[in-house]
Amino acid sequence: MEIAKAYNPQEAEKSHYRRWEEQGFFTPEINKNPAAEKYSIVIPPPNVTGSLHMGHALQHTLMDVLVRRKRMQGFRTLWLPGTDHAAISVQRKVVEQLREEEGKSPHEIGRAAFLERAWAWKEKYGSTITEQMRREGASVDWTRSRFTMDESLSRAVREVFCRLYAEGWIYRGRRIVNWCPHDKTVISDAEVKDEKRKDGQLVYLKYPVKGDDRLLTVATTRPETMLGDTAVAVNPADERYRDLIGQTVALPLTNREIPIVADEYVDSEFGTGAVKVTPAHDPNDYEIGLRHNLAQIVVMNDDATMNANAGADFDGLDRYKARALVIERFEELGLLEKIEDYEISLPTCERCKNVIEPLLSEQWFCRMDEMRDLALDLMRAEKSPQFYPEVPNEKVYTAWLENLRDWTISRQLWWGHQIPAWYDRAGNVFVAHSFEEAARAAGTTELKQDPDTLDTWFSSALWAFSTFGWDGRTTATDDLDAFLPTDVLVTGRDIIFLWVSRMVMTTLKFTGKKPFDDVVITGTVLGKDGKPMSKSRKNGVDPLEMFDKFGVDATRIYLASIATGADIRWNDLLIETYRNFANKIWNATRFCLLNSDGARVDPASLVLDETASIADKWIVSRLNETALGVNEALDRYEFHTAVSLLYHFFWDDFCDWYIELVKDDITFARLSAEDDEDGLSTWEVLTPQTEARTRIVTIIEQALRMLHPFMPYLTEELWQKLPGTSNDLHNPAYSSAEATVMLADFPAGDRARIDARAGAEMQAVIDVISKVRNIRAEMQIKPSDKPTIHVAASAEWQQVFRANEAPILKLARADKLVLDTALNVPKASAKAVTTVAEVALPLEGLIDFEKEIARLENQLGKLETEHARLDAQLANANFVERAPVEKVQGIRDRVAEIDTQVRALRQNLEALK
RNA sequence: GCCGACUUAGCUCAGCGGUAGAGCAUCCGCUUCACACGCGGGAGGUCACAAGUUCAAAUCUUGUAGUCGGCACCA
Repeated sequence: MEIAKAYNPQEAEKSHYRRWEEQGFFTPEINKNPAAEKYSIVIPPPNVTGSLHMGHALQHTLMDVLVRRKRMQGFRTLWLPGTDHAAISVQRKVVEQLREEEGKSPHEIGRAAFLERAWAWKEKYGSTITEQMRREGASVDWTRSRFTMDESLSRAVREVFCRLYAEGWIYRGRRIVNWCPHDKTVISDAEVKDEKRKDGQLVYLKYPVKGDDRLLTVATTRPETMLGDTAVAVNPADERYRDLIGQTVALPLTNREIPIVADEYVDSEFGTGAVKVTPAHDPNDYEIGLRHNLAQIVVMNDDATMNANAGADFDGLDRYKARALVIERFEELGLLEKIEDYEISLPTCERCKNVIEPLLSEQWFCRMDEMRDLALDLMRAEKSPQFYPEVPNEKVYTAWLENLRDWTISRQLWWGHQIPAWYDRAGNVFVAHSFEEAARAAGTTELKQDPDTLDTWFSSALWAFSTFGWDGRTTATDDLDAFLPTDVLVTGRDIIFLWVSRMVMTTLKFTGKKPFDDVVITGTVLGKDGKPMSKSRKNGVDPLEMFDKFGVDATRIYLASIATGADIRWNDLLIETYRNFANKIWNATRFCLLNSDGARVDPASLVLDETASIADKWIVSRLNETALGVNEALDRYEFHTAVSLLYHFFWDDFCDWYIELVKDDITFARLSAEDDEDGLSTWEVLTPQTEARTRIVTIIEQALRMLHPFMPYLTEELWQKLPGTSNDLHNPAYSSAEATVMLADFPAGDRARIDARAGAEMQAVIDVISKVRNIRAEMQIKPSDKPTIHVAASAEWQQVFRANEAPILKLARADKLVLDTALNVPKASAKAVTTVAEVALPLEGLIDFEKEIARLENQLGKLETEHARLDAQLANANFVERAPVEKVQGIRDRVAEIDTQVRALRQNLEALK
């Protein structure tokens, strides 16, 4: 068989995905077992304008590992993909394109034409990320792919809106909202991020009290808003201002006279104790305004320039220019008291980073009190969803729910779900599923639909059930029945609020079911500088580049090796580890293929009897241990533990020891086959060798299955090359499918096949070999020199060593193994001790006595340090009395071991001196 | 201001009550017929600091310092 010397990821990544997809392996329908349990995940729908970033790569890897294993275990498995319509992002792209290509604004071409272009944009560019997911190897069911603006999902949105409105959970109101002047839309609290800024200023302005020569000083960080002031508030208990309450001030730069009101909200300790009140531009002032019946004067336009209400001098000025001008004018008037440096946290738009302007405007809101209780009650009653890691995510989730305020759901955008509300001439509102329905309710067709659309998250909140066909009219589908609740949601910390919590609430509300049982919150992949990856920092690492450089599989298993929920700094060196691992797997398999002479995979070869070699018993034991461990780890979402178990099983146990131990059994077979031409009996020689070959190929096959969820391409490529791999190895649920490792039965591991005795014996053999290697290296014995190994041990252990004579000689590069109950070697020997044996290498003429003494003293030192520590423990009466008996006994046993070894080492040292 | 996480070998990170681990880097030796993306052998850590609980603490508690988050406030 021809097989390349090194693994070439590109080669393996070429063809398998298409075949998997075309064969329908990703769909739940591939499972023919009517009794199969289901396993389902819905993907956090990526932004349709997006392209794959490291966070996606991480989350997708984990989801794929989960579904691939479950699929192999015979579950009816569905991982549902899709994208969200990303209202603001798409709108921005289309606006830009329109300006560049046609030099027009959206309003010039009108809503319908704009939407046409938006759909065209989506068709053309919207599949970037889904194509990239194919590259990742994500085993999602593309036949069920959904988009939040699909007809059915849009019906679901309208239905939910209408129902919530009917129940009074959605209302329309004039409130202070977060206005993004760049995107010219309102955004929700959850989309605002506070940015701490040290360069802020606190400006002290003096307002003249009417009919008095007193000046009332107020402090503000946004002086331009004074143009919209309608009062000054002081605390009623504040002695300084008590007499001013009820009087008025002449608001500078305007012709207005505004009242001085008393309000408990004002903190006398802060600033001057007098607060300018701008009800249309500040949430707290808005509240004060309501309490005192104050006018609400909006002085800004939707792009954060001042409007006519701000006065002729300011009309049209940008907010920051207006700010400077206000300060200048106050200075001219002698009414500027001072400006202090002030650290401020500015609300910014999470998406575009512009400073949010709190603005009074008419919007649609979703009441969150009862919604929130649905989620909180579920958590209290069932501790659901179960977060992984639980700390700190569960706490963050519940704390947020407890402090939740109403959700602003309308957006001043065209791309998205237009709000199903119509107004008649009188301004009466009719919320309905359709224009016709609204017209019936209104008794007229002269209706205008609300121009706003809904927050993208409003539709994402329905994702867990709208994707399965729920649209309000249809509330029971096969998929809903089969796949909801989903088993687990894998996502990032940043959308626990925006998405996870809202999905819990809406799914409970509309289906009565939970959206998912478990929530795995991944950490953040940080740049090399330890900061979150971002375009502005230019510290991003493109997963596609990593795929090119190291291969998809290496990238995937590296991402899976990160502890669940932990942040990690990106480091190419680490991914290299797994690229090397991929190459190791490739080469180990290559070795077996080159030497196995067509031996076929046969699971029966791993069923051993008493006469089997220690190496075979041991590796089968380790295989079962590993499979059990991997399954347990993945059941707990400890992907990194599973990776570590597989890595060490494959590299350390299988490659470094097992292959080396059985190498001669396998390769010798070829030599003897040549010898056979001399007329020697072939049958007797070949039988055991064939078994060894079958066994090693079968172990690799088992390992490939376990590795497949992490490294789908490499494992499929190799699995296809292994002789004897067929759909016989599939989980019974897939008995009729084409052969693929994807549908092979995932090794479960069998506790009964863990052989502790084989483990101990193997360890003893490994210890002897290691000690000899150590002596060789330290004494700088040439690889070509083959000394005699003397081993002193009990009769029982001697048997073990005798049984493993060939591997010991081979791996320790020695000629002869002498076993005895005591060492009987010349003075010029190098010695070492293991837990069950003494090892010596006669080194006539080679030994450097000084070096040997130093080496022995080094070993002795280590043992004595340990001895001293254990002695101290045993000398502690409390320890002996109170620690578990087996602990104490363990330490006593260890001390006895050390004693033996120390004695031997001392004798050796004596002999040398 | 409130809540939380993190601080372990040069680097990046596991471990989270009973003998300190991995990968990379480093040092020594290997063109050993699967793999130099390799093989063999070393060196390297008072587990941030302090106090406490415990027979026993990197691991639990409290405090301190530093780093980073989340929430609230922000005139």
